[in-house]
Amino acid sequence: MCSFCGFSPDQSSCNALFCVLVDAGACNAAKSLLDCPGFTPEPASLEDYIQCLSRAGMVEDAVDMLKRASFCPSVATWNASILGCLRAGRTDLIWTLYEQMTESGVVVSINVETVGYLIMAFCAENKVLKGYELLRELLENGLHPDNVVFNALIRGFCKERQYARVSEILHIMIAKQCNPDIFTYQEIINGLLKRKNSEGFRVFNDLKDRGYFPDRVMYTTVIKGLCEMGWTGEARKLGFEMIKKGFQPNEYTYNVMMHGYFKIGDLVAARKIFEDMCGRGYAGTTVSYSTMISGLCLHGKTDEAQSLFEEMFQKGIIRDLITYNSLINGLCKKGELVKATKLLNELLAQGLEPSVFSFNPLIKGLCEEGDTQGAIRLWKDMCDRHLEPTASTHDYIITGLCKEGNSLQGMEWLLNIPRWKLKPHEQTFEYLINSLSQEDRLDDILVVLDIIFRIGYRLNESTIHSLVSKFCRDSFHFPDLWLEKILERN
DNA sequence: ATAGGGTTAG
Repeated sequence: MCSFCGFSPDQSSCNALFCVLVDAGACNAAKSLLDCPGFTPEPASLEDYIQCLSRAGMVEDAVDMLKRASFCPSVATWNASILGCLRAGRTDLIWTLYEQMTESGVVVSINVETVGYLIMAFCAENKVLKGYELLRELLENGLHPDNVVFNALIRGFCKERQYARVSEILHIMIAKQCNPDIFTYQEIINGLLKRKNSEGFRVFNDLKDRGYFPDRVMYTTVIKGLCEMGWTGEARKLGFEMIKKGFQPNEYTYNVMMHGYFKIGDLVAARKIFEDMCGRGYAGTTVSYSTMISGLCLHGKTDEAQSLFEEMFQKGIIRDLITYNSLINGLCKKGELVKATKLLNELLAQGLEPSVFSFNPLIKGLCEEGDTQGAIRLWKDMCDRHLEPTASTHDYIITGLCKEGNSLQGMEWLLNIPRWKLKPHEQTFEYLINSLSQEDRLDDILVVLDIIFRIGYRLNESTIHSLVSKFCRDSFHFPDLWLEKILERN
């Protein structure tokens, strides 16, 4: 008997039902029908089923079906599965699929769609160069992929700041008559502006001169980039231009501008935008409030930020992790650690999952206040939640320990940072060396110096002077090799 | 497919 339909249907009814379910995109129902004893769907409907699974994001099931397939799947089915994996971010599965596909006798290299997906998979794994090599192979075979694939490569090369490659791809696109579209330009402008490269703005203006019409998203993107580069004036002009072209700024645009004004410290203008947003009904969102709160905190207006935080509660606007983190950070900067701790507890009580940014400001504050042991307790709490401390977290604690005369513990902390993890700040080492030196821990200094050299840091001149004189005064054997290293590096 | 808020230390 079938657990799905409750009776034992014959093979052909099962098949008909299976087809209907697959057509309707009801993957789960179709899946349970497969458990029907003795039911073997026809290859054609199985292929449809695999494609259906892939589209629905059930990629593991799709890959599993392909693995067990007793028939030879069509290229369309392979492609659908690969695309599904790409969308689900499971590039790992793509490589197994690719292998199987080759084994089953498909000549992948001449299949533009498949190769395109593989290129995008490489890009998603930050192996853009490998994707580029595949592109070259395609071109050698007289083929070229879709714009989407070119755009992915451009995005990848922008990320790697390989701008020569970016322009090379643009030229290939034009040569192959795949005219760069609005998305292509968006990748370039985004890719450049995100990296604070003014070239992005030039490309944008060039694009307008050539008759492309930027849309609202594009305007917002460029305005954001300009704000990040500190070109708030240009950003404002662009805002007006956008309105003149008939695009009303929406909550994204407003938010980006607000952020920009906070960045240059123009609180009046930022508040004005917030009011304008209110007037248009855009301001009542978690994001707009968070922007206000973080911006106000950035300029020490913690009280105003706190009242906005309260206002959110009264208006029933959800306060999310970023809202909490913004205010926690602001309060800590002002030394209001008790309030900040209360907020952290509130965040946890709300069932929100904290992030490193929830803990870091508090750890920093506690260390500065002289309660490094309290900071270490928080650090442990953070690690118990499987949050990875940042390099600066270590900096706060090591410096804090040194300040409290615990330079030995500071050194132990340093030694406990796993090798492969982020390295502490150069200044932290300086601090540690000076503290150890004050406590006459010459052996320990040698240990720390060894780490400094291995990382490739250099020491401050005054630190070197005091170290050398200290070692000489105490007629301590200072290894010649290290003396050489110090001198050679400074 | 496309856009927004939390990161150091100066």
